[in-house]
Amino acid sequence: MKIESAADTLSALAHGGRLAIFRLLVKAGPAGLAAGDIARKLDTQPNTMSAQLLVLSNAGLIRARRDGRSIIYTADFPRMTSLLKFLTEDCCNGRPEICAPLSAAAAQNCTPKKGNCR
Amino acid sequence: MKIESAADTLSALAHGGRLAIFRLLVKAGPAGLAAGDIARKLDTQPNTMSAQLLVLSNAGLIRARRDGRSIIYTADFPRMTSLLKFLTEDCCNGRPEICAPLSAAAAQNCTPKKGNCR
DNA sequence: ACAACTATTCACGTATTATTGAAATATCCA
DNA sequence: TGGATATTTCAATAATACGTGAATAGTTGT
Repeated sequence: MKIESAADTLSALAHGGRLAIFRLLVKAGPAGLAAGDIARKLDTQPNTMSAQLLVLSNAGLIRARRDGRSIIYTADFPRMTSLLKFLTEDCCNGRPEICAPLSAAAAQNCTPKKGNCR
Repeated sequence: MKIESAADTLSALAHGGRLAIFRLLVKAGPAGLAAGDIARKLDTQPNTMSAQLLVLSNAGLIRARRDGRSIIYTADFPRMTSLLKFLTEDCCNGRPEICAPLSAAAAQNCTPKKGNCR
């Protein structure tokens, strides 16, 4: 990932409301959530929500698909992975202090050993 | 880390120039770099640089100390670690697909096994 | 004290972003 | 077709962010 692309992606997440949306969609997984559901859960007006979803969508962090009258949004996992890789590689290239503890935490959270990853 | 704090920190990094500054400081390590050196390396005017450094500083991502007439900036590693932890824990709580590959990459980059981390 | 150097602060114009009411589009069902 | 539902688009406003010239503050050496 290029630095300007990373900055754009970070911009999309640099907003409390949008970060909350993204978090919700990550938890929802591939099934995703309808725009209206997200708006209700986060207590946001439909048009405001639509604008926020557009920003995340333009950044490539989420994807949209129509299902009947609803539009279902899902988190784009590879995009998030590549952002995190950019940030961690950035760090590790210079100093390991930043991502060494992260690596440990990630390993603990993400390895399928203990079954804490669905 | 709280979500609003994470959004603020992401805001500071959501800017090509500031992301470049932070990257430079990470690579510089604890020795840090003087404001003027950063400005020259990134071809930015001193007052613009000062404003960008202030944003990063307010976000807690960098620290300043005076050394003679220069002001030396250093990356705040723990702050970056906690941001990355927020992002990855966020992801892992729901789905491991995002940070599983990250975890592997981080482990490869950061473990002192191969000596590729100074 | 003075001049040179380093960096910040201030004030200002411009540009971008965020939110909202109102209107428009798309879908479903009767 | 017509009405209800779900979401987006448009237009306008308010708020925030960005970069810059000019002025200011701290430090060093003479």
